[in-house]
Order: sequence, then C-alpha cells, then structure tokens
Amino acid sequence: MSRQTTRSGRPIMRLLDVLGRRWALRVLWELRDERLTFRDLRARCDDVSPTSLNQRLKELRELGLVDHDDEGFGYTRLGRELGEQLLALNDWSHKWDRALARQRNVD
Amino acid sequence: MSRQTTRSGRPIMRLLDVLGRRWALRVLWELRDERLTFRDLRARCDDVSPTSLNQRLKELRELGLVDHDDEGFGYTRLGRELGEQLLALNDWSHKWDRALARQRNVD
DNA sequence: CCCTAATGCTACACTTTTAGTAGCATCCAA
DNA sequence: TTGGATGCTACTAAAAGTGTAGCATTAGGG
Repeated sequence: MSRQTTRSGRPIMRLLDVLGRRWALRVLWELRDERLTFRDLRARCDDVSPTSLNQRLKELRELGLVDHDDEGFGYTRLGRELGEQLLALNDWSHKWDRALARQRNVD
Repeated sequence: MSRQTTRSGRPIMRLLDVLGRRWALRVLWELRDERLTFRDLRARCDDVSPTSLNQRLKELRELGLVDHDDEGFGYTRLGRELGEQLLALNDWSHKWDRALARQRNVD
C-alpha cells in the first residue's frame, strides 16, 4: 500500500489518490474520444511503459471508471462523467496558459 | 526532467503532467478554504514528507497556481479557478461513491 | 541583547514506484 | 499452422518519494 493511500473513506480522497498516480489522468484523457487497445493507448501516452500502464488500468478498472471489451479499453458510464470534467479542465487550461504567458511578459 | 514531462506545448498536457504528481491534487484540495503554513499544510496532507511537499509547492508556484505570503501558502487567482473545478470533482465523487457501492452489492 | 517559538526548508539514507526492453501466451483469421 | 495482433509479465536500472533530524531565518518578549 502506497504511502499516499488514504485511510479516510472520503470519496474525494480516494479519487485524488488514484488520479494523482502517474499517467492516471493522462490515460483518462486519451480515452475521451474512443476506446483504445492496450497498445494504442500506450502509444498515445508517449509510450509509457507497459508496467505502468497496466497498473493504472487495473486501478482505474477497480474504481469502476474504465473497462475492457473486444474494442479495447474505454470509459464506463461513470468514467465518462469524469472524462467530461477533464474536458472542462481542458477548456480552462487554455485560459490558464494565456494568463501565464501574459504574466511572463510582464516580468 | 521526469519521464512523463511532456514535450508537447499543449496546456492540458502540462497541467495533467503536474497534477499527476504525487500530492499535487491533494495539496490544491487542502488549500480550498484558507491559506496554510508549510507545516499546517503538511499536517493536513497526512504528514507528507517535507521533501515532497516542497517539491510540489515549487512546481505549483511555477505554474502560477499557488503563491506564498505572510499568511502562508494559498491559491493565486488562477489557482482558485482550478480549485473550483476540484470542488466540482468533490460533488461528483459522492455520486461516484454511491454508484460504486451499489455496483458492489449487485456482485 | 538573549531566549523562545514558529517559520520554510534542506540533508541524507532508505524504500517504493516507475522506466525501458524483451518477450510470452492467447486468440483469430488466412 | 502460421502470421499478426492482442493483453500483459519479467527483470534490471533509474527516478521519485519517505522519514527523521535538524538548520537558518524571523518575530516577539523579557
């Protein structure tokens, strides 16, 4: 059990814990449009090591966010809702990026 | 430079990269209500090691999400916007938790 | 001044996690 | 029955994170 693994039952903690592992957010992000095979998903994630990818997928499946069928890996119904929050994050990230650039110009 | 560090300039990638590091999301979460000293923040994060906390804070400051003044660490204006997305995530996490529990009862 | 307490943070030895590469086992169509 | 694609494991090395101690600075009282 990892150091960070929360003892608290609070859902947000469980969520932050798992999403805070390497490649977890990225994996969810890459699944936003379509289901992907293990190998395709790996390619989209800058060729993350299969060890890590497999580990993350296992965790995300245990959390009921991702599942696997003959089309490959993809969102569950719940996972899709989370994916939509990531889309919102994407929108915001552009604003953030511009603000950051502006800020650097001032310095 | 970490393995995951994205070469792409896409803001969402930079964001997912940093937020996907250990304790990053949790730190942002714990700052949602008030500014906290290094030590208080550490205590709220299950006594994360100061090494890690300092590293995360450094990264979050470089991204313009967190800053530090005589009241301690807290959100920047941009950071607050991100914090609000985490609040939305918190709301969702309860629904997710219930759905997961229901699902386990069926199994 | 000196003492105390709180602050942010570093040092360092240790453990856990992740990376990188190779390749296995299974399935399915040709 | 073989060729290609699949999910995934094994293994070693590297990187990140942990845990504990404690340093340097600052602010306030006595």
